[in-house]
Amino acid sequence: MDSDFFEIKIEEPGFIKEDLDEEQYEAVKKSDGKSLIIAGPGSGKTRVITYKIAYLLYSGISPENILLVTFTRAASKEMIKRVKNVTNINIDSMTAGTFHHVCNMILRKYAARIGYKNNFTILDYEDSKDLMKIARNEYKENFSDDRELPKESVVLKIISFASNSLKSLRESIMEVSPYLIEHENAIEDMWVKYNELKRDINAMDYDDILVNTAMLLSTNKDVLNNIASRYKYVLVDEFQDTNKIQLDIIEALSSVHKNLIAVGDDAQSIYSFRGARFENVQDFINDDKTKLFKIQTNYRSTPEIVELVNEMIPEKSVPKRLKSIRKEYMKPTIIETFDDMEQCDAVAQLIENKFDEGINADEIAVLYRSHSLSMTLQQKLDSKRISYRLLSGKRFIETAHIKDILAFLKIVQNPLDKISWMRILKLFPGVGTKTASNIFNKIFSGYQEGTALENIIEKVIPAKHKNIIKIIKNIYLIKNNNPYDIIKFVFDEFYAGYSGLNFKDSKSRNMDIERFMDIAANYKTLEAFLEEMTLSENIEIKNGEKDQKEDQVTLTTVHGAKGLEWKVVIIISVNPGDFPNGMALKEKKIEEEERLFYVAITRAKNELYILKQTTGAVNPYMRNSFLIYKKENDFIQRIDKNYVEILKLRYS
DNA sequence: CTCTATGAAGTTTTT
DNA sequence: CTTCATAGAG
Repeated sequence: MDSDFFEIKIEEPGFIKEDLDEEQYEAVKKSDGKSLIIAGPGSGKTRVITYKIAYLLYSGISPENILLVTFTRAASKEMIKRVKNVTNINIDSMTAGTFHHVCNMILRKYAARIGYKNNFTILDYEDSKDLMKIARNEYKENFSDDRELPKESVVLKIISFASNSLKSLRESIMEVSPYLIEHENAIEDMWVKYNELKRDINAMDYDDILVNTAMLLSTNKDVLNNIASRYKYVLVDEFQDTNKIQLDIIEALSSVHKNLIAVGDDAQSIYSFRGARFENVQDFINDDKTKLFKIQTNYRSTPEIVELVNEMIPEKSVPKRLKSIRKEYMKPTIIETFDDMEQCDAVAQLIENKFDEGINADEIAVLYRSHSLSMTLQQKLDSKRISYRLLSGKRFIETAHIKDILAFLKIVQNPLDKISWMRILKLFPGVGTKTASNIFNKIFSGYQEGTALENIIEKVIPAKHKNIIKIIKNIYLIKNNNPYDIIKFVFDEFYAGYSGLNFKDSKSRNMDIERFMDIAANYKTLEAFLEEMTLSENIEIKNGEKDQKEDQVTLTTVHGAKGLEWKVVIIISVNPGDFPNGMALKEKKIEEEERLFYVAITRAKNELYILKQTTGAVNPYMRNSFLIYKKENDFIQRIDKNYVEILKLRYS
């Protein structure tokens, strides 16, 4: 139904009604001011937002007066495409993207107001970890603290939670890792140091993008008014996953015209570790000014699946009961296997059976709680030559070789970017942490004095490192701001050789870089390219020349499956300790695991398979844990067996 | 100072 | 199966 739906072209606003059901129509037509649309899974949420935008356009609102905030870049692109399809109106002047895209856009313009230069670098998670490591070492040197200091990743997790939820450091420690409360002072010192380091090198991490935007808007009324008066309508998708600071930002951006329309499903809130609070939904409902709309018809799944879904609606969510409009098909199936190996056999077998039935690979997905649970399955599929695409795991731009190349671009954009300088310098033989740091310090002070970099390179890098001088000097001389040229130069003159010497799989890595070059060729400016690379998810890597995207089974974490759907969904390792995750159980966060399971089962259109093992958790860390035997931690035991078929598989 | 070998340890979800 | 820390050789 969904696919042909968007072929319909609206000629005038009154026509909309025939394309939407009663609930959807109400939501499109009557939402304004402060509105909340609670849209259950598969209820045509995308359709409602699409038609809402179309409706606004036909009501005379100009696209540039609309702000659309989505959870992923892909979602906003998809919606823009659909609006264009439906209306034939050019909406390029509409602002659309994730919170980070929108905030980045604002910050690039007003960076000076908060003491940044507008060519600031965006640090990804690994960069942040490197920087925090420096902060941690400095703390260690300055204080004689003989206790074991918390690891930088934990400190980052705590301060990230504090930034996103606007809670105090103490509260955040208690929430994230209570046993670290004795280190409160040390963590605070590291946080301060880390923030200083970021300022020094003109860099922001993912949290700063939000925190600094909120600060900019709250301390500069003229900026706030300037931006907020532009946006007559602010639409926010996946509202249940917004955190406190994001809520503050959208409230600020809609503060002039006061049209804030939020769409979401509190039962699908799965990002509490990032400070997301599904209570945002509840708070909205409790506000008398809010208009509330519920859409509960489910267009996606069969009645059998919807029945199970209704059983598994997380307790602490807004009460709702979904209705399926589809024909009956088959009950969800629980498959019990002995261990991980047998599970993989069963999944491979199942996928092959579906192929035989004529189902396309891109209509099949395997979902799991954590990436590591997919490792043995990947091997199995490789050996069976079943081709798959991975949505979980390391992102393309997080692989070492792509990060190396990116570092060269980043020092062109922001010559103060210490993290990238260190990374680049250490690639050259004979340069370790110490030498790299010495060189960077000289570059830093030289640049601060205002000298052009191409003129100081020779003075600050020891003459014996001829190659470094040549490469660096040249990338600063290219200076035409074209990312393709810089990558090509770095690759041809240096990295191809480096790759051959240092990577066993240099061939495939070089192919990645060539692909990266192709992507870069589509961007006119370095800034635009770097923004897209650091803020957008999932840059797809094509395997060589053959683009087999159409014929691939999808493997992803449940988080990665958010907003997606497939005819056949296979959820693996639903064992206490695996899914629900052991860490989450230890931290007593079972409710979020329930919501995750809810998200997982609602991805299926026709067929749903849930796999478990008699040996218990696959995750070795959870083996023999008492958690395994607790009924309330076992999702399968919770399921009323009337709603499912049970299949016990035994292989010899 | 850099680089390599060795052993140890820690495993969630991501813009 | 990784990454991470450390020791010792170059």
